[in-house]
Amino acid sequence: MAEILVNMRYDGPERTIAERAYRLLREDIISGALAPGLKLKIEMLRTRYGLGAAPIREALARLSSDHLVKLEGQRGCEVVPMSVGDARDIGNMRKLLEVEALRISIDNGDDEWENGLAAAFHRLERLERTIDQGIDDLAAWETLNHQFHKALVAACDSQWLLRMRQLMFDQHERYRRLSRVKTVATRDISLEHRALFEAALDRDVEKAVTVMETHIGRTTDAVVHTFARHDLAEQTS
Amino acid sequence: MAEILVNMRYDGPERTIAERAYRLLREDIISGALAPGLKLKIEMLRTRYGLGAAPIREALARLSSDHLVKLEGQRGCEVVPMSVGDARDIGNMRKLLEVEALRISIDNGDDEWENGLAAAFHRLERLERTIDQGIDDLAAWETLNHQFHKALVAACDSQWLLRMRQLMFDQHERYRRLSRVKTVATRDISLEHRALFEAALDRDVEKAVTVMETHIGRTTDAVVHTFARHDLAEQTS
DNA sequence: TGCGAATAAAATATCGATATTATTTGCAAG
DNA sequence: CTTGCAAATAATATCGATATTTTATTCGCA
Repeated sequence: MAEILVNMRYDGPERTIAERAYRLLREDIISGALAPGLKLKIEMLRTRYGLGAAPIREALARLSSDHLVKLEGQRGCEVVPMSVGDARDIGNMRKLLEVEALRISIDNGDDEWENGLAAAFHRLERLERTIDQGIDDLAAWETLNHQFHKALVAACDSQWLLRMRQLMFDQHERYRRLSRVKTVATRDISLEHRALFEAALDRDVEKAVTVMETHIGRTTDAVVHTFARHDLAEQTS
Repeated sequence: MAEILVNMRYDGPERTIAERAYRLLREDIISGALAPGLKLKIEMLRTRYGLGAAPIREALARLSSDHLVKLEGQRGCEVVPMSVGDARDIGNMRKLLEVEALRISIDNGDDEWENGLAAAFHRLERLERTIDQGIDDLAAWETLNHQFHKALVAACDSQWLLRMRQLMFDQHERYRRLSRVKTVATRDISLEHRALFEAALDRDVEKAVTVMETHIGRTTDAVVHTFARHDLAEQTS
């Protein structure tokens, strides 16, 4: 069930083992199960996932272009390291791209877009209401949050913008998860989402953009803060 | 010699056959030697480049994340098709990213940046002066043009922004080459480059941004025009 | 005792062959 | 003549083994 939710985020079916390896590795890197900087030895991954070497190599190659693993010729692979600077960089890029996509989406959005957005918002809000007891549906929340943000920009007609936005969203998620920011509890994200939702439906571009900017900015700040602590503690090794 | 120029655009040395396959394929796709939409059969590529199947598979996997080949599970690969809409999209994205990078770069640029920029501009201008007889150093011009634009944004401290800018530059180059826009001859790009160069050194951000926007916009328009004709002629098949 | 070269061990990169899956061709029935 | 099924063909995906390269270790020598 949880797997279905996770896989919903990807497009097509899983026709090949290489595709499977790609998704498994990707998820494990973004979730932090494979630590930043970790050397990815083929044999280790072979036993971990119970797959052959060839599909794993193919997956690593793809992930290197996604900038999730560093691929150094004849010297193996490693999970791309993380740093405070990178977190800021990603936050800024996400702001730039997401805001631009939002602008276009609000301009172009039709009835179908509104419907999808309302549905996504509703699902997210319902979960956020039930989550106040600190239940650990963090993964489920991540998925719905993801889908809400996606619904916001769904009417953007620039495929490249959407692609890059997605890339930054995923990279950002990696940092969010590492710092285990219980953002859900600490600050009221739910209110920000509602403001975003209403501004979008009102076609109030400037309002929506402002909210989005502070929304992403706050998330980034939280990440940078907890990560900076984490970093100081670990970087000395 | 030509190969050195081309390879100068990439970073490290070529330690592995898979890396070689990646660069060869990449170059052949961007240059148009492998036509858009072409099915990339392994056997065909094997004989074309005289390489084994494994390195080629790895290269294709990486290129799929670069969005230069489409990788459909169990159904092989094809060169990503081209379209007028995509050309516009890429042009707009390039504008967005390149302008942002330029802003930051001009803000941060130090002496070393100025030196590098001046050198790149000088090399490009010298070539542009000798090219008026229609000599076909188009490849050489592409390289110098590339390096000039890179030098402009070299002082930008956002790695992600630079990475995405590069991606868009390459995608844009694919369209430029397809439509064989003899941009060098048709409009005076040299003047635009000089304006860009001077505005950057004067730290006149707004001027530089304006010039850059029209510069990219005109290139995109030229591409869209020639491509639209090309498209109407071929798309009927 | 410390340094460097030679050797041993481990890991990656690559090849050749096989199994699996898509596609095409041919044939028969409607 | 078209449609649907079935065998044949071609292509991809995967495995197991080998060659090459890097990394670690040991031994000899200053």
